[in-house]
Amino acid sequence: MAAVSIKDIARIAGVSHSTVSRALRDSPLIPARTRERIQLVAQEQGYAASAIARSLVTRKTHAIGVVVTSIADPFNGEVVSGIEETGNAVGYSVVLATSQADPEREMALVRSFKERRVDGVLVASSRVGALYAESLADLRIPIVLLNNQHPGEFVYSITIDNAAGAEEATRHLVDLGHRRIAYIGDRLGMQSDAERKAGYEEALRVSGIPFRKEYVARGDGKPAGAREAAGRLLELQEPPSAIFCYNDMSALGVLEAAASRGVQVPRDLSVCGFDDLFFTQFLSPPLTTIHQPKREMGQQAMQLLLSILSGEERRKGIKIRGELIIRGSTGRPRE
Amino acid sequence: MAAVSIKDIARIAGVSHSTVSRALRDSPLIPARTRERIQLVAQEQGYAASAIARSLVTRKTHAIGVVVTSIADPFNGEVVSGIEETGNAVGYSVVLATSQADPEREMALVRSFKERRVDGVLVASSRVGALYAESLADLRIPIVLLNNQHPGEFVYSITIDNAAGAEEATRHLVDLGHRRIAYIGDRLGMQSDAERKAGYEEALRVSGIPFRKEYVARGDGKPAGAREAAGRLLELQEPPSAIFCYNDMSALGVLEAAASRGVQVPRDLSVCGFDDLFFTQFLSPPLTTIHQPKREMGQQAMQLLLSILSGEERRKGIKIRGELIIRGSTGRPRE
DNA sequence: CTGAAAGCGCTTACAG
DNA sequence: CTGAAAGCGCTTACAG
Repeated sequence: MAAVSIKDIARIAGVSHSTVSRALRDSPLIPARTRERIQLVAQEQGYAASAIARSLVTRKTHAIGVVVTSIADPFNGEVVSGIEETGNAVGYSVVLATSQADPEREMALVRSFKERRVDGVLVASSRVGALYAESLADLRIPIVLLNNQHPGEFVYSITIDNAAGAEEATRHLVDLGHRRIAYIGDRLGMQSDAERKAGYEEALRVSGIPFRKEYVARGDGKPAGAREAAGRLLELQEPPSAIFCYNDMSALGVLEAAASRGVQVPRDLSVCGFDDLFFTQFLSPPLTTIHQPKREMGQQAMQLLLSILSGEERRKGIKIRGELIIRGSTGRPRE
Repeated sequence: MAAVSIKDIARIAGVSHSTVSRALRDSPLIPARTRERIQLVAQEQGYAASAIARSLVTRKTHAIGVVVTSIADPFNGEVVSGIEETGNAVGYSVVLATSQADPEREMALVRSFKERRVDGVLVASSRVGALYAESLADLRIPIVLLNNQHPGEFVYSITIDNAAGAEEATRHLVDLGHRRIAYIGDRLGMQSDAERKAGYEEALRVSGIPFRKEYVARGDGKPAGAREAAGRLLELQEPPSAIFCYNDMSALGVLEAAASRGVQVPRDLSVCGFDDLFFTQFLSPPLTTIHQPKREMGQQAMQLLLSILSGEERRKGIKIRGELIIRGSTGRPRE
């Protein structure tokens, strides 16, 4: 049993399928009486217009392709939440795909999006997002990058201000009286990591605190890598009294490393994160961090994309300012 | 500039568009030489077949509609992760929609899914999921429910065994020596809540511990509601020495309530959750809870849906057994 | 106001 | 092996 089509309605209502199409779309050409009669028939028949057929002629799918590395990541969950919400409000559907940060898979996704003829693409936290733009150019599918590594010049993007956030976090530690401040970064090659590290260094410089190479350690953006890195830092002759972490996930690892060594936070060690994942307020002590307005960034990214689709070009790059949230994991140094 | 179509390729390759279509689909009718030549032209022209046009004739979209209450919820994030992953592996796309637990919105989503002619629908944690089935029946769109309230008999579903999990959690508290064990539930009317409460009561009964009405409190499945509920419990003449919570989010609220009163966990109060959200291992103390294999449940739900689509009917209802994860938030009672 | 016709980009039985 | 034709379910200029 196939779905009821415009032709079925036409037959039952005793008009042509053109008239049905117009009536269902509230065309001003059709008088109210006829329109209502046809709509009633459609409803009785449980008619649901085929978006497929419509898309074929209108060349619009009202679908947006969204790529994230992983949707299990709480950061991305909130971002996608904002995206979906503002898209849904204006009749756009979200086709969600996860890249696992695998470039090969990312390219397969772009292909799939092209075949599905999505109206636009949104890519979050990708390392190669800018390449998407190129690949989508021939179909004129616009793309918006969110917190992308290497946004590229000619691409629409919205990004957290990594340097400013990192500088504010580090200055907070300096203001508390810390002089031995370490930074635990992400894996090599991430632009966001380079920018946060730069912000950290800038804060030290402004404060007249000499930069010490041994206070910069590399993690992996997750608890495990940061735990090890923190372990090495805490074993230093002169261990840091505060650690600024690339992100909250890393801070989790630092907290673990401290706990396993009997190092008390914040008494013996201040810890600051970045992102403000929702659960960080429930840690003990609650985590001081830089708040990223994740849902709002998702909303803005979608709005930017929608405005591109509706023809009103807008600012190419939007930079969002994070906000320092001071909680219990940072305090004055002991000595 | 429209996308290049099968006709463009045909013209360039000097064959009919039928032949192009066959060559591109690797039809055995086309000899290898011709096929390769045509595929080369297609590649040169950056051809990307229109899934829209194909869907119109094949009546398959290879798209699955997925409904969750919120994708910002870490539980749903993991579930959707499993869904997307196994769907993607076999060429299915996920159209994600969030219902905000709003029945009106849910109905709009079903309509949208019907119009998009998705091949199947997956609904997580809905209160009205079973109604979807009815609405989708006329288009023969199969539906799988995941952890649904009131699955209904004739619907495919996969569900955590709420009663068994709750019973195991409660028995764990009993085994530690607790006799005054409270339960903080979800809002009224949730079947999962009723089942977990039943499991809690069953464990008490088996252990010969009298059920005390004042030890059952109502939360809202989130920290705030459970915090208040826990506050009331702790103010009782004879406060409980252990609290089993409807879920981890509720446990968060209990932990807050305890901390704000100087009640130490687990020394003064044991706390047990349900779900095993990933961050619960990082709390201090880490949370004892019932592990739900969220990603795997998502995978299984998608597999179930795929097997329905491929015609091999399967078990209607799959029940998953949770696993007790003992961590630091539960211990022996003091006295 | 209304209908017949063309066309969106494919797939696929049918004929050769 | 290959092409012409029909058709999937719509929208929309065109003619009346």
